[in-house]
Amino acid sequence: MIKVYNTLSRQLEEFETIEPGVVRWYNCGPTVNGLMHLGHARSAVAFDIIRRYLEYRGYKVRYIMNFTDIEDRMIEVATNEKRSVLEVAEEYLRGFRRDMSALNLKEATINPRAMLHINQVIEFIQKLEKKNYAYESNGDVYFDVKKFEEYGKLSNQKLDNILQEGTEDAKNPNKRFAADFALWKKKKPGEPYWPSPWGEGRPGWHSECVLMSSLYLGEVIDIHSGGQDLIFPHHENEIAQAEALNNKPFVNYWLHNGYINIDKEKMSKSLGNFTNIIDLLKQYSADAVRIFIAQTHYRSPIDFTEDIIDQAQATANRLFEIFLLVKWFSKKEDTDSSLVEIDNEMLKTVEQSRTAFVEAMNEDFNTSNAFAVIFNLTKEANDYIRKSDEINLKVIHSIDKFFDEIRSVFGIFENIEEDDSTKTIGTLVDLLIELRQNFRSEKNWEMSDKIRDDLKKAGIVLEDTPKRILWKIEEK
RNA sequence: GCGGAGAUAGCAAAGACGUUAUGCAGUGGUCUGCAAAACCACCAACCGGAGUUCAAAUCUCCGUCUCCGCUCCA
Repeated sequence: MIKVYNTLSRQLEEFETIEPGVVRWYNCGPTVNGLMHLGHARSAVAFDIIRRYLEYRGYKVRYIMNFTDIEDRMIEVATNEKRSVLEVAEEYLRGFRRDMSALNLKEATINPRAMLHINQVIEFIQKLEKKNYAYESNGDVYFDVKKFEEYGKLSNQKLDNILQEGTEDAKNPNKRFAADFALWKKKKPGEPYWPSPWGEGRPGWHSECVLMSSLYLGEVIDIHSGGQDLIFPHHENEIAQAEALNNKPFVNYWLHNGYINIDKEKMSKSLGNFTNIIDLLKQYSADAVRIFIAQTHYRSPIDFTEDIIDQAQATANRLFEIFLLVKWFSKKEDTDSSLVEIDNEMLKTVEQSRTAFVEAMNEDFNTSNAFAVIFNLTKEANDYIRKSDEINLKVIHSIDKFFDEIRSVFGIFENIEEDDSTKTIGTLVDLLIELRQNFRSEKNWEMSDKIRDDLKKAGIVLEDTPKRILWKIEEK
């Protein structure tokens, strides 16, 4: 049984979907007003892993992630760069798609865009208006939070405490009450606009998320996720809109990921301390970035330092080596030997590891513990390959299968299957190893060392283990 | 002010009354012609104070500190 932490109840709950075996999931995607940064990546990777795990456990996941392509900051960017909002949106949307793919994030089932749903947003607001939850005021339309008694339940705020005077928006004279939020905004000069019953304007507080969620997944969904900073007001406002209209719970499980901090400070555009993914990937592999993110539980904050990402890269390399080694042996021809004790023990270890892995992930997706399981298994596997008298293909296939599962859940090293060039190299290296072994048996250290040194110069590292010689292509 | 999360070894990070977390680093060892790797062992920890309990990193209370949200940041 999978347990998830629900922001709404602030506790762990058993995960049960509306329709057995199917997960309806809406993830609040980015506003495309800039390049994808590490913060986006953390959220995206964290939920990507959760999604992959649910799929691993047999769920069919319908995963909707929107792109918000009309919003204040986008207008600002467009104005500054003397371009249209659409042009800005197109550029950064392409950037996001490129970076998401570089990070090996699984494609969403659908990526709806706000701008393509304006008419439905208008209809949606009209329905709220008809039910008396929204009011028009001087060309703007606001949600009347006092009408929605449960307002504040997600962020655990009392209405009295929300929006104290002082902020810009609280003073907005068009509002009846300071905490009311805009559903539709009257256009300002130079802004993009759409015609509406309330005059020309544009959508306000993410009605499109509610609308698109209902449109593509139904009125009640299993999971709605996003960064912790979206809890209030973004998701609070979504609940208000959806539940006011439909009179039933909008979302069964609210999942929120923790931030990435840089030097103990939140990474954000306003502080200017963000790292773009495209830049980070010039120095570190996508696998390292994913491991860096997965080594911390998704709800905990991560303090980003060069040291930590370096460590993640080292971990990635280490894991890759054992994964590759096992994959390499799994391609060998079966010698059909019988299982001896060390083989049976190894098989047992793999089974135990899988159980422990599932247990860890079932507990609110405890990826840290899952990694502990993986590290323990890699030790055993390393030992097995180096120390067993004969490597049994049954055992290797068992390890390889579990490693495949791990790779697919974490989305790392998925293209580990060797291409033909590696196979050719392998044949050559095996030949050289044999040659070197001859020199070694003659105690011709000069020649045997020369072969090893020359291979190293060519990027191939030999490793003499008690039972056999292993080789690998050195990471650049 | 209101609300949330947290403080665990040199660093990172799980755990939540009793039993080795784990990774990196450090120390010693096994293997080896040498090298590298791998493995084994060791090392070292629960912010401070009080309480509850046979037993407290874990529960309660009181401090101290950190981070975050509070109207368009993932």
